[in-house]
Amino acid sequence: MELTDLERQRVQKLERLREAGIEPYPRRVERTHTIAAALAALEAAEASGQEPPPVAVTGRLRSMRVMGKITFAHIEDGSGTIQLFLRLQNVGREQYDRFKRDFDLGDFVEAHGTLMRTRTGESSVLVTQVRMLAKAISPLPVIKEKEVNGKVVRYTAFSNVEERYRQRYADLASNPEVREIFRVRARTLKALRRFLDAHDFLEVETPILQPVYGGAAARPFITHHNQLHQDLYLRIAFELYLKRLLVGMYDRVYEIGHDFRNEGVSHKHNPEFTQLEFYAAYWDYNDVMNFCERMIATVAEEVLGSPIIRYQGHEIDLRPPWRRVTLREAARAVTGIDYRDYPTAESLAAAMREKGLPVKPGATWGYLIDKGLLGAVEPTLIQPTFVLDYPRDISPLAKTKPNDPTHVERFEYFIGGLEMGNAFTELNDPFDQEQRFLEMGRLYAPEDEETHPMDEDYLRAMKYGMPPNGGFGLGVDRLVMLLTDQPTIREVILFPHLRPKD
RNA sequence: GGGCCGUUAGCUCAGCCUGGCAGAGCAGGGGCCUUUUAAGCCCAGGGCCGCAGGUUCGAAUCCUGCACGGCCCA
Repeated sequence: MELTDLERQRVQKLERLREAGIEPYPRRVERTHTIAAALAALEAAEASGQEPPPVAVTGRLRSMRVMGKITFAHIEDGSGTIQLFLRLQNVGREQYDRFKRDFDLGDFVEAHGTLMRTRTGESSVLVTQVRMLAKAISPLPVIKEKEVNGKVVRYTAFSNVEERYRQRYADLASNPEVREIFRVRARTLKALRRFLDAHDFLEVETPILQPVYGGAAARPFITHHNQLHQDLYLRIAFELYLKRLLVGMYDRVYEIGHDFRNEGVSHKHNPEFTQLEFYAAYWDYNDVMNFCERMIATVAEEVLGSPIIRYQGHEIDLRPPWRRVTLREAARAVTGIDYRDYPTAESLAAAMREKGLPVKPGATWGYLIDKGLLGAVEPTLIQPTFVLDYPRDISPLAKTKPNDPTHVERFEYFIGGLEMGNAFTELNDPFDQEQRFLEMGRLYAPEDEETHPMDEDYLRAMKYGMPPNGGFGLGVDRLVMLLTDQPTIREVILFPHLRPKD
């Protein structure tokens, strides 16, 4: 282990502790109260006029102010922060000097004593005994705060974005607001599950390693099973497995888990991300829309206390009903282009170039509409919006519109300028489905991300009869971005993907 | 993939334009201090200036390449 000068100093302190017969990493802890419980116990004692009880609290040393024969320190555990008040006359010379000399910010300690208030009124533990629980060798970034007119001013922080992600443990340890993001994330997942469970959905788990990938337009990660001599793909979607379960007579299923897409990394994309998909028999995409807006509003209310949220300076009202607009209308309103006037990729690309919109060379008609036109619309969709009715040739798993074979019953929904997810009235005609798969194979080059390999087993399942159903996907990370007001997906993923540094 | 910006002490940053001894605050070390809370005061430390090359008498500073990250675009 290579050590910096500061780390070497701390190792010396550790050795001094050992020489004095003190184990710097003891096995047992004698905590009587969490810090929150200790603070509550003090208030309860004061309210009832009783003597505060003796406590033993534990936590990480956050600050230390040595003032001659007394020392103030703060410790923090998962529940809160409390001040320690050490006096030479209470703890004795040996222990007092050891605390001053061999204890550092960042160490985990255990403090025994009685609860009290200092002259300034701060809840404190008047310490009789303090013990090392775990010596920290590497110094954490020190954060100093001050209250000015009720606002907390922070003087330094651990703010280097790259190092915060690479050493998330240090980020979490020193930045409480980062810890809060992942608490909101956990509450969001629970609220989603609660809502789905309450509506008779069954949570299931389907394969992450798949012999054939499908269900989305994305390139996969490829891996290999050594014993079986078989290439496998990390799933890019759950869709095809979940719909097999409808054939198997589960009416409503959902899965929350990770998808893996071998594509670029951006403020909205991580190669590994959390997806929610559900499928409900006997629903169409209108039912899914009605359910979606209720679910998101309910989750926001449960997680944040209100369905009206703030995201990147916008006030967003998640209460139903959400705006519904066709893709054609939305694209025409923002770009001035009605794509039905341009029925070929060439004519549409020309029209888009004329409007100054970026055009990817060789892009298909559907791709131009999806990435080009909708891409221009997306940032304008701040309030929750369902964008309806997509071209059939970019939607191989969705049922066509009743009076329009060129479009399907599909929607994507947008909040805060972010695409949150995708849903459709699911195609359940095995012959139509086979035809769509064959067309995908013809229209797109093998290297294209839109290619779907033929999943014969999925067709076989559908031949047994699949109930009409509505399906739904949600980018959970993006929902968490929304609920925590974070501009990048990396802030809501504990360990986001980064290149190796060396 | 392209453009712009960044990388200097454990942390947060100055210094770079206009080349000339490597700086500050916090943290750490030594000392003073019995109600502090960004505690205060005194003293002394701490650097592969991202990496590699070039220009120059001399490079943290100018030039080129590379790595990693950020923002924007694709």
